[in-house]
Amino acid sequence: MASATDFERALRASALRVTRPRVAVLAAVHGHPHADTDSILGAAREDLGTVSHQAVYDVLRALTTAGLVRCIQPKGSVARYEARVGDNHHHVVCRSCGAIADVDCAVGYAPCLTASDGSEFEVDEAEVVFWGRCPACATAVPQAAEA
Amino acid sequence: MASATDFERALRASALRVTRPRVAVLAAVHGHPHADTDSILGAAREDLGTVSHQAVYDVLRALTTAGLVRCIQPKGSVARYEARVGDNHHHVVCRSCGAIADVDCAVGYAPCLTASDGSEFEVDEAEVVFWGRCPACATAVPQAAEA
DNA sequence: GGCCCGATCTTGATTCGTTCAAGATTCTGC
DNA sequence: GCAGAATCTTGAACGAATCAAGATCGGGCC
Repeated sequence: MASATDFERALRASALRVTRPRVAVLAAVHGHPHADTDSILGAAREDLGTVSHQAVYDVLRALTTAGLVRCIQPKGSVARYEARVGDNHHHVVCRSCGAIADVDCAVGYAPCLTASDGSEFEVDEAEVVFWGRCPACATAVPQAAEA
Repeated sequence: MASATDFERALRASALRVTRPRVAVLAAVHGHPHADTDSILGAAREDLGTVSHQAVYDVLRALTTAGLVRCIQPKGSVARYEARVGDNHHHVVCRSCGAIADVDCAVGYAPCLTASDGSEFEVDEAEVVFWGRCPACATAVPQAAEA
């Protein structure tokens, strides 16, 4: 896990001011992959004692814009953030418990990025979400995913 | 566009009761691809005169569960529904205006469905969202997507 | 080191999408 | 036509996220 100094450097590299809340939020995202805003808020508060949720939202937006963190939100879930950026990885979401895990693209390159349809969209990013069941839930409910 | 009779048949085939609101919602989803709940509510009201939003939510959930419609919600957007189910198609979302278009999978089969990572998830569906700009926005803002 | 400007944080309220609850209505099978 | 149960209506509530105004702090400059 990167140190506070690394986070400061990352912030400066993105032309962002270095403040206690920002470092704390950045550290929280690094320490809690796929955490929702509430968890991040909690983690940041453990660091600082007090942070307003508004600050966290603002910081997360700033970091997202700067490309330091990535925002994901599978349906049925609130916004979640992760620190892995720059690589082309995707996510598996468990239908049962909502757990999220990273998946490196199986084929080794951006899948289907060549959206060869007739819609003429300028595609610059492909986001893939896999749906299934995590090992724990698959074990707990062997066959029927429904209850 | 399918007729009300077709919708009734589809409902019965899914062991769902045939009611005015259900047919209207189903027709609305067919007629307005990628519409949000509010649009669907409006479309249903044009058909029926009055429907409660609660009924629409309930119908949409029932239809989603039955597999008659599909729910998508790209980040930054509210829940949207579409009637194309069963085929393995994906979506392009415009970063500027939020427009959504269908994309048939370029490679012809479920992309990366073989998530070959070590997480042992049982993957059964891959959902792909492409991000980019629609033709209109690409023309309006040739280079900078940001303002 | 001290000052100024502006970005950033705090507090508080507000909006919006969605869900919950209770009762009335409607549909299906008989 | 009747009974039972699913479905719809009304109205309220909840939570995530956003907006607004003012105080505070960081960074650059003297």
